Amino acid sequence: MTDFGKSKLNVAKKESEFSGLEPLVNINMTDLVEDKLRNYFIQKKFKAGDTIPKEVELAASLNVSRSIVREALSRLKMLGMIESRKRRGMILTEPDIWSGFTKIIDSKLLSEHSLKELLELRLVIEMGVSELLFIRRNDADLEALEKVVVTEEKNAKTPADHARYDVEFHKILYHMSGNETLYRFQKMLGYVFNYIVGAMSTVNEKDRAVSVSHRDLLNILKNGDPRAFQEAMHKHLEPYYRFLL
Amino acid sequence: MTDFGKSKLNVAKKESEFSGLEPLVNINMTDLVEDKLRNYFIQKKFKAGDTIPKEVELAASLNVSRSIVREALSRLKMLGMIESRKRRGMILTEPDIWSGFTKIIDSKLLSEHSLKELLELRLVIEMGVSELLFIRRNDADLEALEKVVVTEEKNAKTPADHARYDVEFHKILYHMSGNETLYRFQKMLGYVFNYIVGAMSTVNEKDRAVSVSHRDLLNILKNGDPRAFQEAMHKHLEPYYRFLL
DNA sequence: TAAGTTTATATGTCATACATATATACAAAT
DNA sequence: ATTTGTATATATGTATGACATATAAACTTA
Repeated sequence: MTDFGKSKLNVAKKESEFSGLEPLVNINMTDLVEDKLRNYFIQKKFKAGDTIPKEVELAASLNVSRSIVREALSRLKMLGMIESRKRRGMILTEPDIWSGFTKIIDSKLLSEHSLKELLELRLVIEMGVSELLFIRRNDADLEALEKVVVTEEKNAKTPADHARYDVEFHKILYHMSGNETLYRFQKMLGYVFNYIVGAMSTVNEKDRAVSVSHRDLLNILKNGDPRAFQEAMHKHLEPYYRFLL
Repeated sequence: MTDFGKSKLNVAKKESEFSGLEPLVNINMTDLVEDKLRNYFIQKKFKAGDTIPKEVELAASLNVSRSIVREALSRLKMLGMIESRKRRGMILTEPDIWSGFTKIIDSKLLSEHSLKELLELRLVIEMGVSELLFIRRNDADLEALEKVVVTEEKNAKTPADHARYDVEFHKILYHMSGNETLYRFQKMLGYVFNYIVGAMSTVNEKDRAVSVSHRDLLNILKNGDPRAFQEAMHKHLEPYYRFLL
């Protein structure tokens, strides 16, 4: 059975380690204060728009310097949980769900293993979105898809061309799902996708052949049902499944 | 067509706004430096384990005070992109993909709309994971599922009981997918799930009736195929779909 | 070779001062 | 009476200097 017990990775750890003897985490004030602040906001049932105490008050309450408080607040500002205006003070705001995620993906610090897991996640979503697509399909998006398919059939020649139209096609799919969170997720994973496509280009042509075209998918989307679409999508994505497994 | 163009929300904006006259973003040094640092690491092709210049050097290069650099670095430390040791300096580390995400979910600052989108995302994943499950199913996990099902059939009486076993069942499913990223994602969305369950408890009993049991799902997982599983899972999740749409 | 000691150094924390923007109040002008 | 200009108080933004603290590295001792 795969063990997912501890997920906190300690990169700087020594090679040889004694089981049950984890190194002490290097604790610092900023981490503590960040935690305390977040818990404080939750406990006080603050919601977006509420003002929070000013820096000097927080520092006094927590008995730390203003620098520490500012470092902790700065983190929450990055997550979009806080906005601050001079003289006015600070207010809580609805955070941007993917803010940190984007930066992490873009950092190019993720291991190959993590990237593969993200690609799997993308495949999972591509298969699972079918239900929403049939619930929310509409003429405007179907026409946009039609346009992409026609253009691709007419103009695409090189594999790179097809890759570009593929991105475009799937982008519209996510849009059709009517879920902005999903839509942005797909957009972000573009980098992961490109990485994999790059890795796959070493695989020979035959293994990359796609048995189900965008035209096929579109037809099912117009006249079929969720299960048929998933069956087709699975075949459409088969090269990626084969690459991963 | 749904417009997802701009997603940067400005909570504190005035009611009446003139089109084409967006308020100036309140720029500050910390944001700039955070950006510069991230781009610097990318441009230099640094990877996990590499050491980065020390604080005073960065401050000198960027021509800002050490405070600013420290605030920016503190943010990257929160994302897990950087670890620092006294005297040794700082090194880049592989960030924790979901670090920021967890804090945002826990903050309870998300709007109802965002929570609904996250629940949709969860439904999408629950449907899409089917493929991976049939690829990675194994005796250990199947037995664990069996155990949950048997225990539920024997002991569960109240709706709250069933909810608990439901969480347990789906948790094992995600584990069986063999994808840690997915597994943690499910775990995190527990809060969103609870929120929805709470909201649903106002719906009358009949609408919450489930036509496909965990026993049914398990049987298909043992003897069926991905498409059959999805069909069953869709029915299993029908109360949630009905709640959302 | 191993254990103890010293030293240099980079991060962690604190205190203080000043810059900057702006909400508020008030005065002047139309 | 409503707008426009001016002054002031205030909370955040930035800079600087000082010291605490842990620890890698060098050195000494046993």
